[in-house]
Amino acid sequence: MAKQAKQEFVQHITPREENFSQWYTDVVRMAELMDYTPVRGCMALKPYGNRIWELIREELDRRFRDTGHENVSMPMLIPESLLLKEAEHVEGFAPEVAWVTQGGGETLPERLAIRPTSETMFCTMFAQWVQSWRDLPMKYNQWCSVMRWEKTTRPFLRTAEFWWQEGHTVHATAEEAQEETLLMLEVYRSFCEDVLSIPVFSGQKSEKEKFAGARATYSVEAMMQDGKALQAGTSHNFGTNFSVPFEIRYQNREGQLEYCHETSWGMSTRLIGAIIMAHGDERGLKLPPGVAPIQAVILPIAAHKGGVMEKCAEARDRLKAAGVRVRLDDRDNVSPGWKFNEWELKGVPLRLEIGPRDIENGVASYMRRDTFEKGTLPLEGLAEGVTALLEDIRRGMFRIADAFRLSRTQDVRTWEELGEQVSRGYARAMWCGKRECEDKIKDAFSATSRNMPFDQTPFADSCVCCGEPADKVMYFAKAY
RNA sequence: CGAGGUGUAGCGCAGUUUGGUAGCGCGUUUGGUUCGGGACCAAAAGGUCGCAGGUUCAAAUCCUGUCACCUCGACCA
Repeated sequence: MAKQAKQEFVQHITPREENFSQWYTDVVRMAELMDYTPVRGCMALKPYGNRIWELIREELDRRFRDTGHENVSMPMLIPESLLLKEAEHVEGFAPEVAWVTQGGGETLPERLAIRPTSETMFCTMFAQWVQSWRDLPMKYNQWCSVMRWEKTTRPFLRTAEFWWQEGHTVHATAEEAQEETLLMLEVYRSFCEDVLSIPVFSGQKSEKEKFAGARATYSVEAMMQDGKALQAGTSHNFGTNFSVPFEIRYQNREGQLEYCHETSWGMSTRLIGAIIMAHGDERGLKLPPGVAPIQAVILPIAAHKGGVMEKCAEARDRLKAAGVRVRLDDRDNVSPGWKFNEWELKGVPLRLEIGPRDIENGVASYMRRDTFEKGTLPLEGLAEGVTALLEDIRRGMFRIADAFRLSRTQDVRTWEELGEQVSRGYARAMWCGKRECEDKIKDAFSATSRNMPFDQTPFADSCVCCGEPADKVMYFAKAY
């Protein structure tokens, strides 16, 4: 009776099927990933959410270095004149730029944009830094925050300020730039699938959906548990679109001046939103081990009894030594049951319990967050057992997400099928390539073209929208 | 940007219709008993009711404005 009464005061997460958006908001707040601030649309990352972002950064940064990139840091303010240099680019970003007009009490002679993205700043510097073919390729990246004055915002998915990385590279040839564009797309795909356990569709964006100023844009598109698409990362080939107005030229081996070919690519804190919506469940967050701030939590049971805390500390030290991110929850003011729920809400992949019974048997009890499966691991060799389980969880989470994605993806051949399919997931359709058809599909179903897979083998010969000859395979979906 | 909703203690809420300067639960602090799925007892601390005006002897409560957040939709690199 007392227990039941108690339950009523415990906050619960809105069920996913009842209201997915509310569920998302509940998880974000209850897992203590972020908090709202006095600045409209701008969030504060709390330690737990920030740690996830740090881990994402560490892993991506390693991959960027492995593919030959170096980090730089650019100013956060961009003079208006620079922003105006590439016509399509300004047009795309102008409506959502925040401006600085005063400094030191004086009105500035030229207003400064708070960067919505740094192409124009990078290009300006590249024009200075690139002289000869020997300087190329120049492959840089920066970690920073950017600002876009969005009308409506949602934690992690769309915020006025967000944290990201933007890679910017300069190449001598068009071929090399294209190679780089696809290489980074592949880095993104692999990161999503192998580290975050989120399967993605990677492919090329339509003209309508490509980046403002790009010659071609590629993306990795993830599927959320409500069937909607979330663009997880983009990679752009600019060709010479920016190098011409910014005069980024190099002297080739023959001594002639040539325009450079550029790329840019980015991933943001939006990935945290993707993790939540791709993996989360009725108990809250479910973190892939690769970016979990705590991969295994150790809970002492009957901590006051002899030997329990000692065994727990010993287990913690062993796991730590083996490189596992481990936390010993030695709080004595909350019960084990409370801790179970709290760590599940926070998405810790593996829970270990050590109590008198376990010590007697020389084991630790465990429960995996992904499947709720319980079992025991011998205390001798605990690190090996935990490492193996974490790896299995990583793979298991991918398999579950992948099965879901495939169950919600279908080829469609008719207008009706298209409308039906985008209400539950991704529709793979033949498309003629005309923008009017994209517009019409958006008007009718509020679905947009996501991307064109690299396998363009046609499975029908007419456009799903207009019925005219079509040779493009395109994924359509409702998107965040 | 449109429709609807919310804003009162760290969190979740009641109080607003019928104005009279706040109340409940959780949490927190201290002491004790507990500890294998959200423990219990006792004592204590903690808010001027999103913000700004107005009406009134008196405003959480009525009026006006404004800000923020949530849901649905529109828009959108």
